[in-house]
Amino acid sequence: MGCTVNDIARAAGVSRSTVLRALSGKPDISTETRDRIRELAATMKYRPNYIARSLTQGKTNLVGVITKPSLYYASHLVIESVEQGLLEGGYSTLLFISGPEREAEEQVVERLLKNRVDGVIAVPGAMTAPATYHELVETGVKLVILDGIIDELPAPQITGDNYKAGRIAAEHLIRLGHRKIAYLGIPTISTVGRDRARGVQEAFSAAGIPFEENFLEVAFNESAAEKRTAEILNAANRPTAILARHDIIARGVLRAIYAAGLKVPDDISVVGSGNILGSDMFRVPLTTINFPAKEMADQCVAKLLRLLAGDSLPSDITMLDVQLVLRASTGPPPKGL
Amino acid sequence: MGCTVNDIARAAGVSRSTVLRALSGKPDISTETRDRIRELAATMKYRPNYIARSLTQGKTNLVGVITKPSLYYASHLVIESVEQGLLEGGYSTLLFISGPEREAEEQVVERLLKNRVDGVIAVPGAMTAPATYHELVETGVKLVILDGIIDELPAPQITGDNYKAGRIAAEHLIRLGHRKIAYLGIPTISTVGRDRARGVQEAFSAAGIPFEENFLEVAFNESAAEKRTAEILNAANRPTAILARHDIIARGVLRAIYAAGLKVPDDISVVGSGNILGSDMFRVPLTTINFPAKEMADQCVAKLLRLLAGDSLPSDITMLDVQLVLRASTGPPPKGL
DNA sequence: TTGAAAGCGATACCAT
DNA sequence: ATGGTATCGCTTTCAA
Repeated sequence: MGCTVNDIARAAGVSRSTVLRALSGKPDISTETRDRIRELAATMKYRPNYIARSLTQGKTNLVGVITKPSLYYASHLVIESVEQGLLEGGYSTLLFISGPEREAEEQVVERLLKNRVDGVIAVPGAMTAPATYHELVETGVKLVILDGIIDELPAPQITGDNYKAGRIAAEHLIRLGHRKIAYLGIPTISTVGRDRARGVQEAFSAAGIPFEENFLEVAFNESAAEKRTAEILNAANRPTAILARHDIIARGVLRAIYAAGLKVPDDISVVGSGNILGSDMFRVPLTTINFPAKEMADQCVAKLLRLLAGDSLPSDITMLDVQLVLRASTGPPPKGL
Repeated sequence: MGCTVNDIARAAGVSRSTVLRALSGKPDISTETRDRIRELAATMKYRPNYIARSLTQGKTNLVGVITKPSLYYASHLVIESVEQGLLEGGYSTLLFISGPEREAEEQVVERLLKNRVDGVIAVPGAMTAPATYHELVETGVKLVILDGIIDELPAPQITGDNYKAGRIAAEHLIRLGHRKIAYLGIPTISTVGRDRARGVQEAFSAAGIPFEENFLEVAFNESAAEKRTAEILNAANRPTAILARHDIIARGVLRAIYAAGLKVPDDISVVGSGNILGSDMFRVPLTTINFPAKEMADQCVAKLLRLLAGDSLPSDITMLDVQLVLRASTGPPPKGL
């Protein structure tokens, strides 16, 4: 298998130490022996064993990345940006996907700890006990939270402005004249859900629209959204607009609307969230909220690399701006409503 | 930081060996000391150092996964399936994304080797020297190739049937009556490109349609496809159908067609490939070719796990079936053409 | 300029 | 049933 420093030392007839000096480019070695050893190492295809190195240096140059399945989240954007940034910073990515039907985050964190990762970037799930992340920090692992907020966590956190996302989506519909708006929303047990709901609620109450009765929770998948929407459409006094927690939900909403023979936005308006790939090419291009996923990921990596370099950073929350992406799925409510 | 076996031994007043026996659940230890040590380990939050363990066992339980940016490929599906499968098999995923504007695969492989991964799953890029993968195998790393073919590589390979993909897409258009079809295709230097082109070519020649003059290469991005399509539409004797190498390319094609004020499929038909998320919700739902990404990934993991378990597998090519997904973007050519 | 030795944390094997 | 010791491959420190 891979040859070791000892093999080279033996082959060169020198000691381990000399080989190390030659390969690491340190002084205190004659140019000739250095070149000779380097050449030998190359022909013998010597590759330093990072595992062994990690052991002596107490540093693995590994960063754990925990994220969710892309069904629920634009993970691919995050994963790609993060992996690239970490690699450029000299770290390799140990990836874990955690989600409802996947290994729980607690388990994943335990694994990362055993693998002695130097740092972790985590996109927290809605259900994760904050203690999990506190554990990481206490163990001395550098941590940055991406796209979520863990209360009182002594670590930098980066998130999109969920409050604003809810507010501007709702305000957009209100400005168009809608008064009866259904919000297919996120459970408010998560910070994301709370902030989003608060944004919607404040926009509603500013316009005198009741919130509670218009807030409906749906499971996070397209077909659940489709079924729920069908019910909504059948109900008396149906809404003139639907505000979906995510573009994936909006897909289900649109399906149900088309199936009912209604037109978007003439009969009913739809707003999504996330600006997923393809949302601009929908049969009716979707009005949605854009989250700067790549920028969030980049800032996250930048912070982690600074922490890993030994800098100390404030454990603050960085909230990045979101924008309304105005497309064709929203318009004024139908006349007479 | 993390406490070690030695710390526990000292705290318990026993030797390292005894601690190990207690924790590993081996025999030759009294129940009382075992329980006492286990309890102690729990309160001291002992976590075995996998790095150190790897060193003694010559096995890291790490698998390197090399894939491409999702812009070019449905990487997220692959990544998720693979990560899950590996985790269930007891391995963690060391992820690397390699692509045109990313670190080259040669570099990535070198890194994986230094990290002493036990196995590798690689989605090969079009430009990678086969030697890179041979190196892996020679070094004793278990390897399975996913969604690509490296000639003469002594490792199992899994791919979609690219020949069939090209053939059935072309045949579908021919059956509808098209005779002038532009193929916005893949460079034929890759095996994928060769197979795909061969499929299209055979369908064409069976129908007496010339291939060379209808084969156009485009850079793999939406706007390049849009520009190229605009040129195609402006040319004299424009095609009645466009066969795109990928749904992403098809997006650009559709944009250009809409911009030219033409209708799909009335004026021109479009076939994509890949069945990406959202292609079913396009303004005109896209007829495309479905590749069983998840199944490919699953089979890939299954094979790698067997290799890692010590089984020897034939170095064959597993080709999974692809299907035409018939949607609304294809129809008969306009009358008189 | 070069070599020797200790140690990182866990493990396997031999000795008691 | 328990303890001691060598080893994995590399790094660091001290000695020659």
